Amino acid sequence: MTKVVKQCGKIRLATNVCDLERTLLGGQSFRWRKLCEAPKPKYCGVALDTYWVLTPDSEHIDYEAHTVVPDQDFDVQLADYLRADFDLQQQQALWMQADEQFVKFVGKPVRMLCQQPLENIVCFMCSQNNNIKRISSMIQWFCSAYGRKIGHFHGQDEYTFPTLDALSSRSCEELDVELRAAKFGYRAKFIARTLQQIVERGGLAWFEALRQLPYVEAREALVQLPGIGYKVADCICLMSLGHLESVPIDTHIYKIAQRYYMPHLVGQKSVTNKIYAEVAQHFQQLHGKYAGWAQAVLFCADLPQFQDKSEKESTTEEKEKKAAVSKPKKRKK
DNA sequence: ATGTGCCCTTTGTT
DNA sequence: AAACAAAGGGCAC
Repeated sequence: MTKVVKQCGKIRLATNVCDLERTLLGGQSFRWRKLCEAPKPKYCGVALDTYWVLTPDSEHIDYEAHTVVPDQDFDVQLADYLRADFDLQQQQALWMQADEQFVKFVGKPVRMLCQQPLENIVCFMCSQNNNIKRISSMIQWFCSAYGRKIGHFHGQDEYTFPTLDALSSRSCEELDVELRAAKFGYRAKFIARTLQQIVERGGLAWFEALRQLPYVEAREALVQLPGIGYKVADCICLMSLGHLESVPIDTHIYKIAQRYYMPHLVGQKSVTNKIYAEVAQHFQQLHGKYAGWAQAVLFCADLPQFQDKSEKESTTEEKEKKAAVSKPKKRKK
């Protein structure tokens, strides 16, 4: 195995503009976990071929980086990954100015990660009819099967996300069979075929072309791939192609839209393409060119795992809804 | 052109 | 215990 380089450092990114809990564990990436809570919260995971341990300080994020790819500027990589240059406070002020509902959702500062397209595509193809926990375990399996081992840290082996070359060493059929055996279900064939088509379109160079294209055109190109509809295409545009105006409408955002923004949609239970377009356009007009980032703020505020128990009236409705469906826990057998 | 079952698998509820 | 719905959708009809 090649030598693993370890390096420590820090980047300037204050905790009041970056909440790692929501940013890393909120469903953008499926590669991070919380290492510990005390004495300081630490988060670890693999991104950009490097295993990171991140510890937020008041004005900085301290990092530990382990990688098999030498000669990297970790400061630049991490700052880029967290979009450290983006002025979130200024943007949130603008969003609140344009959207009187927005103040209800502004809580801990959520950042939009800048991810890698290939990983992003595979992860969100796995996301359909699925939940964060299982998506994470599927991706972990995927990386251990086809990725490169970085090392053993904090009780588990860590792997890079596989390269297109490594994945292409198998035929479309072989990959389909292996993914099915690994419980990817009907997503197996989608993933196998889409990976093949990405190679046919030029691989990483194709991603770069999509990045340069206008948002709408990049999106149309993505939905040509099997297993990628508008929702997943929007996630990819937003999270790894730099099209921050893209607003993915998932079931959570749709419920928020119904309740707080578009009451006329109450009763419309399925998100048809037409309704999808209507909701996306609404948020784009309301939140402007970084509408996708604003969507992430709404999304994280709505996630059950991040609901602040000691809230005010804004989430009363939410609490009532939860209370109505929650039951006393079952006793163990 | 727009709207409804079915799809793999896991988990939690009736 | 067995059936059923839902979990951050997409596709064929």
